[in-house]
Amino acid sequence: MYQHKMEDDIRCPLEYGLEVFGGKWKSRIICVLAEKGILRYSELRKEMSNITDAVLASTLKELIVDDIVHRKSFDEIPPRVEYCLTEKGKSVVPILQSICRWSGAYHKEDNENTMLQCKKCDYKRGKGGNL
Amino acid sequence: MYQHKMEDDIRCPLEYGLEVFGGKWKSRIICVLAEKGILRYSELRKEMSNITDAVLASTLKELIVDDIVHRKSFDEIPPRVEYCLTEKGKSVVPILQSICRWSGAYHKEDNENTMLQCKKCDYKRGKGGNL
DNA sequence: CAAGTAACTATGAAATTTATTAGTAGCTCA
DNA sequence: TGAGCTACTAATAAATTTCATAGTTACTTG
Repeated sequence: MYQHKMEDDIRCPLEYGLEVFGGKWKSRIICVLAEKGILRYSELRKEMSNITDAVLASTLKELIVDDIVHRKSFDEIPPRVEYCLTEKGKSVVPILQSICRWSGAYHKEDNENTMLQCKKCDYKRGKGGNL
Repeated sequence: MYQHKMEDDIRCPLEYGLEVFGGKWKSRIICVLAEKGILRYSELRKEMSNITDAVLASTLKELIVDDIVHRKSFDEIPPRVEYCLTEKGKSVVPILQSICRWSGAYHKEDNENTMLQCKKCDYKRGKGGNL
């Protein structure tokens, strides 16, 4: 996924954006943190059914590198680490909401009856979804 | 990529949106058609440096299935096929623009000097880019 | 009559993304 | 004593996406 190599930075901003919050789990993590505020690692995982540790941890790393998510670790045992959105992270939420509105409108038309519930989050059509 | 199977339609709208215009070439095709209006297959390919026929043709198919792009073929020889955005396709342009604006702002901060030119399109920082 | 054209398709390989499984430290509770 | 907890990492495998190469049809132009 996105890494800060020189070569990769010579790109148009549209692609940068899609890389930062595209990808299978990134937008979902941003949604959950936008809704809940601060979450520990294990709480975050509980919110994301079907994600494994390897994937969650590496996705979080990417979001941290891109300054979307902030990580705060406490010096306790058992370990405690909290995640929340950065200001930059919060600023993508309106974009995600506009994508939701857009596709809500069009997808509904295409498939009135089938799009009732999401497997990955608790979105229900007409209920405002996860944002 | 996205296909209209029942299973895939039970998803949250955010993912539907990201699938429709995410992906390596989709947003680029939408941008070009938004700017130029109607283009023949070969003209479209000329605009997208480094894409191959296999990828362009299959990406176009996906965009057509999702009703983002309209295909009109003329009964001539040599063949003539024209592509343009549908109304639904035009309606994603503002979203792509908002992504551009967002990442233009943030990416600039991160990498003031490196993000000058895109390899895939003619975006130049500060010049309004490809949208 | 050979070469070129437009808009593709088919096939297989390479690259990338995502998933699976197992394991880590250092404590606490039964 | 040992099982459980937290927040991960490592190694590998599977799945998906993207790419490269070559070929197709039915004409037209040199």
